[in-house]
Amino acid sequence: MSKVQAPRGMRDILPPQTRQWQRVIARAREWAHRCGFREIRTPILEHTEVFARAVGKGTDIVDKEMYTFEDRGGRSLSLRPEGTAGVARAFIDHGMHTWPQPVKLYYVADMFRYDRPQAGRYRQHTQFGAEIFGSAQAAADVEVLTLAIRVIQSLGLRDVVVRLNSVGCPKCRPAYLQRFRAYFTQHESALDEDSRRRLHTNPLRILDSKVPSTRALSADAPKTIDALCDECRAHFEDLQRHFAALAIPTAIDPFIVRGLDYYTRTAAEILSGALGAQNAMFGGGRYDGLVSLLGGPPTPGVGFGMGIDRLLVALDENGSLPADDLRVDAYVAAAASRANDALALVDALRAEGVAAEVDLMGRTLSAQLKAAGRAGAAVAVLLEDDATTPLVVRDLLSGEQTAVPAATVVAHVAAALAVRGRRGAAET
RNA sequence: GUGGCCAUAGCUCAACGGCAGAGCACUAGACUGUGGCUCUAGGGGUUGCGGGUUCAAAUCCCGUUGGCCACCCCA
Repeated sequence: MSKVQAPRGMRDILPPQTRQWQRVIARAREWAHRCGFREIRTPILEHTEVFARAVGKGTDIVDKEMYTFEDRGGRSLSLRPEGTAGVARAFIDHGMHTWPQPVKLYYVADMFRYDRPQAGRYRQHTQFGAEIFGSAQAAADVEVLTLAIRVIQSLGLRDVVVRLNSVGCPKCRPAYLQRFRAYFTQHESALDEDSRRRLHTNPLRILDSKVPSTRALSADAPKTIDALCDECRAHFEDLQRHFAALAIPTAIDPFIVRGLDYYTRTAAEILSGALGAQNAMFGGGRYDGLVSLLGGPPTPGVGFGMGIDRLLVALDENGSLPADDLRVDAYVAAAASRANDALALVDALRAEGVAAEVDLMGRTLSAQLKAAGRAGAAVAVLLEDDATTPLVVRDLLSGEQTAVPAATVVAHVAAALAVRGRRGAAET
């Protein structure tokens, strides 16, 4: 690497794309606030132990994808590979079980995984996520998942279908796993190599293998939803009824399993055809065992994580990304001798909410006008050498010009923009 | 971590063993009283990096870094 460049799998996001990021994140925040979620910000680093326990040793995330290092005090720290573990740690750390329940939190945060980069997969990526702690009701699952769905829909992806599964709980899962293992052990010779390994390390994941022969075997394998205990079954049925009441389209997909050990009962995801093989735009579910696993009081929880990078790809594919709406309203073009007046006028215009620009390149008046046109300004204000002459306000669309006394030029420009329905840069 | 394809100007690409180019973008000028359109000119490159083969390498070979795609895994 002899040229300066971003680290592998990490990238710069430049204007105008940053504008799209702002919009998506603003929409996510808006919906989160409307749904009663409040923002939590947690450190970008946690003690490695937090992830090792919460995410689970034996998962790829912990075993080979974490950015882990030792700090100067000899502590092992890791960049967060996902959001829920840190939020759960904060929940315990700050005694949130004494807060009015349930506790509803959201975050927009960068995650880090030492993966091989691929389309829609980066070593640093941004997730919007939300969690509800303290409620075991299916209504809580629906509440948090609906937030994700409404955000996606409101951005223009209308045809999303929530894929749902239930992976059971510590009560019903052991017996199920036994049958599951027995089935695949019986067919072990027909499994692909990766799936044979999983049979011993993380058997449920066999179900989402992409190897055709394994998929065929999986089709006849025992499913978690057929092996739920009464409580889990009731929870899953409530979940579906609630979604139906909200008119949110769902599809049961018994092949959705979670790579993370703390998930119980509900597993949900939304896929997008625009994303190639990395097609999960959103993943979520219930993790009733997580808080106690981390040493806190037994507390049910449910949440999701949504990949903003992937969401933007899907929106782009869908033609749902509007053009950059940040533009210049007014351009102050001035003769060199009027630099002070030009700066003061621009400042005054901006104070009135007008997006105003002024030459910073020492250009001639003609070149300044050219810059104004290129910037898409609606009006230009011209300051000529003689400070005693009125200013000229030029409408750059019609070419119409008006001589205006310096004292009233701000009001004049504001009025001209109002007529055009253009006033000020976007607020968010 | 495994495999395939790829890397030339800021961007999109051409040149495919024989003088590194075009379009767009950028800068300046001309023409408009003072911008858009048009025209002219200019700045820009150790062809990702390192090595090798050759009289000669952007071009062929090896390595390396990065990107894309698939697997693994996941958002």
